Amino acid sequence: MTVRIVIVDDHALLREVLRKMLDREPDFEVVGAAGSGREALELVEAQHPDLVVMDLMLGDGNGVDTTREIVRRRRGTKVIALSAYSQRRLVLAVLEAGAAGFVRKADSYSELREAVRAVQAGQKYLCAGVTGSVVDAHVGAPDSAFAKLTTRQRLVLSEIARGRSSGEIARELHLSPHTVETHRRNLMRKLGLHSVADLTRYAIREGLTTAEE
Amino acid sequence: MTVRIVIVDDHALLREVLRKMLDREPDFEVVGAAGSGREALELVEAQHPDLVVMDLMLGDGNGVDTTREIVRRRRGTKVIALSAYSQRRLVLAVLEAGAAGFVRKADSYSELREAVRAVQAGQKYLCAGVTGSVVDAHVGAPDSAFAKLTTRQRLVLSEIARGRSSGEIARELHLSPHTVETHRRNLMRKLGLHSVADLTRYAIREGLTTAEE
DNA sequence: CGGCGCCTACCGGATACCGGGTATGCGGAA
DNA sequence: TTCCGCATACCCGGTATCCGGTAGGCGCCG
Repeated sequence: MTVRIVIVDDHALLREVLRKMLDREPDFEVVGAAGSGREALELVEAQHPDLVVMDLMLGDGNGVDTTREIVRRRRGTKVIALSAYSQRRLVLAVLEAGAAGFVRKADSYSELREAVRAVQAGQKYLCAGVTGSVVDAHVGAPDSAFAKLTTRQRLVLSEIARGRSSGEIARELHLSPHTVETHRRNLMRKLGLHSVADLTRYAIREGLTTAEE
Repeated sequence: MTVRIVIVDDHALLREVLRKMLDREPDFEVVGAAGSGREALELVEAQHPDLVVMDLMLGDGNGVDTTREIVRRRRGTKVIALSAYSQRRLVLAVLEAGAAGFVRKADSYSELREAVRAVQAGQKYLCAGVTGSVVDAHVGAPDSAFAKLTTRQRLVLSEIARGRSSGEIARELHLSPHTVETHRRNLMRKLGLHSVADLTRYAIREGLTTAEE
């Protein structure tokens, strides 16, 4: 029985060459390829693949949310994350979103192939480079500081990182500057950060804002 | 006559699948693949390829310097940059380093194939998405603000973006805090920026620092 | 019902930042 | 020799930040 596969990656080059390689396996059949999360969802609805190979850095958003949505809509479709990045947060996020496997773009083609087969057989699959992150999470490593911030704190943080002063943020949110200062103080205390530069870099790391203009 | 090709990319997956695809072209022969700039240099010395397909974001440094070195050592070896990123600065940098072509990972496999053939025929090749950047540079678009900063200004900027105060920077550099403040003021004026958050994001964009801890 | 966390708002003091200016010495180029 | 840019250093005033604290209202959970 062949495995019906969908490939999702924003790089056309990789989609093409990967599709051709996977199609050559006797037990694989690539039924489609998508370059964005939205396209991926449409393709999965149309083709009902057994498995999706999902890049996580998609142009229209991260593949984590797309993974969650695919898994929610179709219990029979499994997702393997395929990513150039393997930070702990990202790995955990996509696994928690329901992915059944994680392979890095730094890994070999044969590892991806093995992952496809393992996941199709009902196993979970992690490449060697990310297993540690998952174990750490399981044994109780501290939660992401990000999850610790309240809604207002995250909002204030993202505004600070964009270059706004407490006074400007207060005006935008129709609050007192004192209130913004308290949120600021509290979030800095939680995160152990001490300057606007620290906050800005943290917000960029956590995806609350970007370095772009 | 076949074109002898070396592939340089830090992602093993892409190296493998791309190698197999290029090898199937009747006029191409992939004589090696490398995952780092250092490996690439060694491979080029050993194999004397006609052409190198060079990723720009390599683990041991950017491919721009490797490109420059390859072109310097072997006039007969041409380089095509293959990158996930196509910011104007990067494109110009690698062309100025001596690359004869630029293709994005977002482009199709056929475009890469066409680029290989064109460059081998002695032409320069730019994918459609980056031609504009090159033209802009040629007709005198404003220099990068980055190039406008003096050595001291860049250093002060990177320290600010890492979270240090003017006082701390002064101590590190054995300068007066007044001096640091003047550098700061001058560079902010040049760049049209008005806050530490602005400076931090700018420094990250320009590669003076990263968002990592 | 009580406790807790979040959101809101306030106070004070010290430090840092922002933006304006000035000045001198040095080295390189015209 | 002169001019210019860079690096260095200083001054001033106003605003923002950082860090400490306090307090009340609201909603949720046990």
